[in-house]
Amino acid sequence: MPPTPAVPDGRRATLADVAAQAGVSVALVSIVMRGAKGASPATRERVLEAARAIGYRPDSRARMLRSNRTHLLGVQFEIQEPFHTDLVEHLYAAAESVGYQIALSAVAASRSERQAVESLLGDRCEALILLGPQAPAARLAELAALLPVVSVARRLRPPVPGVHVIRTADDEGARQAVDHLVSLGHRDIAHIDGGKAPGAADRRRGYRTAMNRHGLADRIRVLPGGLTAQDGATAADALLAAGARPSAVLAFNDACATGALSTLFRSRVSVPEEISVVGFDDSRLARLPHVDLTTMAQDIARMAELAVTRVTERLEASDTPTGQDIVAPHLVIRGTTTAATAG
Amino acid sequence: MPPTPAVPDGRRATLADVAAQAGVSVALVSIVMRGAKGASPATRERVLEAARAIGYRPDSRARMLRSNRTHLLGVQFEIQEPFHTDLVEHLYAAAESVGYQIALSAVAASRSERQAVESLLGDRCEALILLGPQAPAARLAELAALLPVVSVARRLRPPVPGVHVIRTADDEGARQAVDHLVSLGHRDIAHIDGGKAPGAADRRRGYRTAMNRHGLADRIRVLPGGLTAQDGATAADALLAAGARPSAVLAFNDACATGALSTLFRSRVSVPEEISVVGFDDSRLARLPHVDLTTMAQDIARMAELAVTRVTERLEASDTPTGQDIVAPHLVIRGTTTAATAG
DNA sequence: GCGTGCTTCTAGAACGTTCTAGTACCCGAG
DNA sequence: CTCGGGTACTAGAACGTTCTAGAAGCACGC
Repeated sequence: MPPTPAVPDGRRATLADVAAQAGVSVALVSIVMRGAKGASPATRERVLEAARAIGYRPDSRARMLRSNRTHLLGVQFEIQEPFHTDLVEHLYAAAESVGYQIALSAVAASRSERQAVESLLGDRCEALILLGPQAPAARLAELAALLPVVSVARRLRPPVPGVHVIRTADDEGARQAVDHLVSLGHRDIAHIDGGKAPGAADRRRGYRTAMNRHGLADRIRVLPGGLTAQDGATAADALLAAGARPSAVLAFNDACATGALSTLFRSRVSVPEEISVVGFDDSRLARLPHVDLTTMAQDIARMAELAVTRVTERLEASDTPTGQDIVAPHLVIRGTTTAATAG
Repeated sequence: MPPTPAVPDGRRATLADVAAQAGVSVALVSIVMRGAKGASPATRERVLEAARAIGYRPDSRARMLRSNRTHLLGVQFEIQEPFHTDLVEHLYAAAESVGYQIALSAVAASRSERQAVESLLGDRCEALILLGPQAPAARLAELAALLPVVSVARRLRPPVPGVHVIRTADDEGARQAVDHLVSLGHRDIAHIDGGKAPGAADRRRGYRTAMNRHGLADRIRVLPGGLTAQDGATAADALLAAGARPSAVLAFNDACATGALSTLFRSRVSVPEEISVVGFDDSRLARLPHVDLTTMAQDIARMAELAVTRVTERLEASDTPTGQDIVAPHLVIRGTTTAATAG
């Protein structure tokens, strides 16, 4: 059955059209559409039928314009960043469960953070959830003066008042990874770090702390790395060239780890038999069957849920203080780690 | 300097606030804000200054509500699909260049296509750009009755009236891939196919056609595959088990190709020395340094540009017929193909 | 007969913008 | 001095919704 193309002329159907069709007032149709109370079951049915007949669909702009609330949470994310797209997926679910909607605004090569945020503000989002924002603290403060802001996966030092931060316990994650390797009997554990990437300093510190705690201070070896596969590959080259090869490597993140893996494969060093490798993030990459990387998983679902909660509770009670939520990561054991060979 | 927190109470500043501040009428402020003509340079400056002072920001909802045009193109995409996110990136650029804006609506585990599209319709998008839509033809026809619709990367058979299709010449791509391998001296070229995935039939056909054309009809070997890395790995296992190993493999897509690669690595079959591998899509995966996959690139920028063009030209002149645009792919030679070893 | 209270419904004003149809003014031509 | 025609500006009505106030109807208790 064809979907009855709206009203006579090209316009989309409005409340008034439905009202005319059903022979009631506009206000009553509004009541029915919102599911508010104040309409008898009989008319309710009649109105709904009329709406269906002429293909009425509420206009969210008009709706938001009138009711001062938009119930819109603006999300800025990097469209090419798998970690961000994972988060977005969970944000949809989290927002829906508390009666809010998500407005997406991507950052891409052709679209700056500034543009992304401006567009969200123009849509009158009630709050901003920024994934890994690069904006300077001053800019964030400026935004925070306007509406509740939360920064996910980007630590702010010093904290910016009005901006709540949600991040993974990077140091704790690195410690867990080292603990895992040590429990497998490894002692020569190297770390390919993330340079100046967000979180890199914490992971480096976590690695050092754990090594010290296990009495392996003299085995600490930090190789300059980065957040791309290329960085990992280069670092692994350096590692092999150096001669004394460690029995395990903790990489800054999964991309870096896969880069290292590829170097090892090419050099016919078998993983995990000759060397164990641990990544960080539990990205899609790590889960690919031929990568099958042991890694520290960030609790993305939890982070998304926290982001929505923090922001909505500030909308409801505007005096809620901002702070920081640090989410614990957990180890996911896959195929790139195994017990150290004796000796 | 602090960003002067809007108007006395909590409200966001409106045209009326700016008007009051600058001592002019609301209509004039509107003129200045739109950059329309009808204001003297002097007042223009004064109004802009007032707007800046109280932190005015236009309300896009009200703006769209009043002017019948929204200049909004709704884009439905799979948030986890790298091919889609690549497209989105180019869509932003393409839309901007013709004065339209993009409204994103993601499909995810927790969000169905229906929800995604409903939200776009509620925002009163003027047209829909659907990336790889799964919706049945009837549903698409229903949407097409409402507004211009274009389906990217999803062939519709039979064509749905009102829905324009933009897709890659999959058969042509497979032929080019085979040509490349043949030109390198390969003759035993197998194809790991995509089963029932969109485009798979065309790529299979292109492979067969090319093999025939090169007089290699008796070397045709199609292995059941799929679109995941796992599918590729499994198919490669079968290939090796079968004994008579081909000298080259054309995989359905990059994910499938990397799956095959991993099996080959593990089985110590060196690529490309012993066997050449070609993927399809030129996804991010293919570009990773340790994958470095020769592949058929889809012309994403062109597809995005076409999507925007087709849809906007229908908005401007509603009688533009719908049809199909078939975009040529091109070969990207990387490290997984080389000349066949003699014999 | 008259208030009271409940349900069902409606008129009309908002929301922040753009657009239409003006008014007010100035300048030069007749 | 009036007319025409531009430029600078403004009042007020839209756009499609929600919300506030209140009206109409009805049953009930006195």
